[in-house]
Parts: sequence; C-alpha cells; structure tokens
Amino acid sequence: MTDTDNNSLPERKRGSGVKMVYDILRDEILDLVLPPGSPIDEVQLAERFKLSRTPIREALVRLAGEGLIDTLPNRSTMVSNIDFLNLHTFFEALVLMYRVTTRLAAQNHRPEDLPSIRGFHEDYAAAVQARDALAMIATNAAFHAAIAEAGRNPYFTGLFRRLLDEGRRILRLYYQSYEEQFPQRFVDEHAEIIAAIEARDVEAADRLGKAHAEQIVEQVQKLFTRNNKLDIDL
Amino acid sequence: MTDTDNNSLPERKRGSGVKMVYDILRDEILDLVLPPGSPIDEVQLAERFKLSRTPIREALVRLAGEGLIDTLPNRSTMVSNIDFLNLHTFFEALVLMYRVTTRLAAQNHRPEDLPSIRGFHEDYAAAVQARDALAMIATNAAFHAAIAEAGRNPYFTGLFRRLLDEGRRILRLYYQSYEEQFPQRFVDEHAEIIAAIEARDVEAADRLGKAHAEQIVEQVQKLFTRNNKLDIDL
DNA sequence: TGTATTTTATTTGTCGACAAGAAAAATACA
DNA sequence: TGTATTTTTCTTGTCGACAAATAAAATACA
Repeated sequence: MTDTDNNSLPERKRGSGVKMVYDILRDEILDLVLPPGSPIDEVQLAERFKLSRTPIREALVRLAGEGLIDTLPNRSTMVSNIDFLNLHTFFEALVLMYRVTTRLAAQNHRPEDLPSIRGFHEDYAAAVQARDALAMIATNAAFHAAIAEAGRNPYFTGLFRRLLDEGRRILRLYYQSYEEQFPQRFVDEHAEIIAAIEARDVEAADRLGKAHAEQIVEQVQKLFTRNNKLDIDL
Repeated sequence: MTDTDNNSLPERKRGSGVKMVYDILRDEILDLVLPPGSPIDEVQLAERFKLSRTPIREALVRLAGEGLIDTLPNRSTMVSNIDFLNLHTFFEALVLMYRVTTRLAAQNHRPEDLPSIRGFHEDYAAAVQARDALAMIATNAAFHAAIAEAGRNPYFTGLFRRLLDEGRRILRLYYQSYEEQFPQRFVDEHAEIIAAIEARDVEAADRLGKAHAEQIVEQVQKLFTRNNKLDIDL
C-alpha cells in the first residue's frame, strides 16, 4: 500500500468520517492507486486517516457493497480483482446501458441538464488535448454519468455508474500498460451524442450510444489480443 | 417497530453477527414487517439481537447501500419509502430487465440451472394453490432471480435482484390493501417461460419475459387507479 | 533439508464508554 | 395562550480495549 501523505485531513465534522474515507479509498481504487488484489489493512488505514477503526470498517462495508473490495469473515479484505475471464458480461451490459441511458437522455432531459453535460465534454476535450490519461478517463465517465442522470431513471443510472467505475479501472490498466492514445475521434463522438440528445432524436442517440460503446469495447479488447511483437531487426 | 420475538438467536460464530442482522432486517423490510418510513433505532436493535451497536451499524450500512434504508449523518435512519411518484422508472427498468434476463437464460443456461428454476416454479404454484400471498411473492422473485442467474451476467442479475426486491415490497403492499388474487395464469406463464428457456428459443424467451413483466406492471398499476366504488344498492 | 507442530504476532469482530448533535420536554415571557 | 428559550433526554459517531481467528515465524523431528 502506497504512502500517500498528500491527502491533508481537513478539520472534520462529526459524522463525516465514514464518507471521507469512503471517497478517498474509492478514488484510489478507481485510479488503480490501490490496484486489484492489493490488501486492505484496517489498522494502517486508521493510522493514515487518524480515526479509530470503526468508521474505517463502515467505509469498507460501503465499498464492499459496490463490489470494489472483497471481504470474507475474519479474513483480510482486498481490492476486488477485475474478472478478465468474464469481460464479455461487462461488455454486454456496458453496450446495452450506453444505449439505454443515451436514449433516455434524448427523451427525458431538461434544460438544466445540458450545461453540466457540456461542461464534462469540455473537460474531456481538455484532458485529451493535455494528453492527461487519468483526467481523460475520469471525465469520460463523468460525461456519460451526467447523460444517464438526464435520462432520469435511477435504476439504469445506478447500474451504469457501476459499469463506468469498472470501466475506469480497466481503462486505467490499459493506459498504464500500453502506448497512450488520445483519440480526437472520441471527442467528436461525444459532440454528436450531445447534438442528438439536444435534438431529442431518440433513435440517433441510441445508435450513437451503441457505436460509441462498441468502440470502447473494441479498444479494451485490444488489450487482450495485442501481441507485443519484438521489433528486432535481424 | 414490531416486537418480533420469534427470531430465536442461534449460537453465533464470531464474524457472523453482521450478516445475521442484515438478513433478518432485509427480510423484514421486504415483507413490509418494517414498512416504508418506519424508524430504525440502533439501541433497540442492539437489545433485540443481543449485540453491541457496532455490528448493527455495519448491517445498516449494507442495507443503505442497497437502498432499503435511508441514512443521513447524525439523524435517525429509516426504512426507505417507495417512490410512488416515479414508479414509471421502476416499470421501465423492470420490463427491460425481465426481457434481458429471460433472453440470456435461454442463451446461456446450463443443465444444472434447470432443476433450481423448476423447483422455484413448483414452490410458486404451491403458494398460489395455498393462497399464501407472502410465499407467492417471495417464490416469484426467487424464480425469476434463478432465471437471471442462469443468464450468467452478474451486472444484469444484480440490477434485476434489486428490482425484484422492490417489486416484493410493492406487491406486498398491494396484497395488504386489496382483495387477494392468486391467478393461475401466472403459473402457466412461468411454465411457458421455462419451456422457452429449455428450448433455447431466445426470441420466445424475450417475448414471454416482456409479456409477463407487462402483466405485473398492469397489476401494480391497478393499485393506483382502482376506484373503490361503494357497491351500495340504493 | 523438508515437513509438521508449536509459538508468537497480527488482524479482525465486537464490546462498552464517551461525547456531539438532534429531538423532546420544560420553563419563561409577552 | 402562544411562542421563544433553555434544559433534559435520547440517539448517533467514534473511541480504545478485549479476545477470537488467522497468518507468520520459530522450533522440533525424521
């Protein structure tokens, strides 16, 4: 577990302990600061956050409920692994949820939704421009989450957020392992999605959401099929 | 909060406290023994379960993560309300998930799945025969959950389970409020769904899943449109 | 030297206590 | 008598401690 002493602990209000720990750990898991499989030690976390173990444990229960960590009774907790053997289930759900949420946003959005969606789109474009992989991954997820919120179905939004989180971890792994790519194409696609939503073109939104998701799936699938050929001149 | 002293506490193994409390409270919420809006008092629960508050709190964190209870810092926790104003979002998600899970079961089921599915089907039929509303509601959910498991996509299964849980609460309310109905039609529909799954007829499964879900939605919608006309002979 | 057993150290699950924050009850005032 | 303020009670958030379970290290044995 990394020593990250850069998280200064603000003066805490009673009752905010659990949420603070949850938020920080969640971000660290999603950014792969805490990689899959890494152990979680309550005592060390208690020292790190300068809290007793009780709120640490409550934060961990929350994270476990979201599948981000795995716990068993009387055993060490650890950051949940990415189930590479069953990524096809993830892809299947992701594509359908991209379709559903984008479609519902076209149908149900309200005027107050669009500034937020556009804001995340701009953040995403800036991250691509700056070639900042972490920011790109996070703003992509935020952009699509805002679209899901505009669709106004909390059940789909909930599942989609979970998929986006898992997608963040997978993409982070991708960007750690391979040459970093910052395709302008995705920025353009986001713009097209926004236009379809604004126009309340439900079918276009669905189609664009599907195509976009399939591109992401394709990108991730490259992670597992890529042969690192040794380009050695003989 | 009802005094239910009928839950005898078995000799506990260390580490099983949280789960025991979680399981019991979850069942009570889903069966409307703990109705929506009812307060949750940690001290009383600690006395009831003969545990300290710490594992009670951990169980409550789990339940909160599943949306079954609502918590705010320094405030009383309560059983979450059913959002009647936005039931259309629930129906929307339910119908799609019935389709998806039934379809995937037709596609992906394995031989070992079918006995379990059939078992729950029989339990459901027995509950209908016995006119036992609680059992009927619970076995219906278990039947469809088993189908979702056979579909082998944990993301869809997760969302569907949550929807089935919420459906249990809604149906329990329905059966508490109105004349109880035990339609043989639903037993027959379950049998047709099983046949389609066995035959790996994906399109039939999808269609049957959809039709079945829409019937349930219709039944629940009757709860809110029904006029209790006074049938008085004048 | 490899394996089994025992001992030690560490981590987890729960306990009961303290205190902060909220709610309820009591008191004061117009 | 209604309202504002104060006091009391209750509930929640967290603390540090104890002990059970597990993991790691040490010892014994073939």
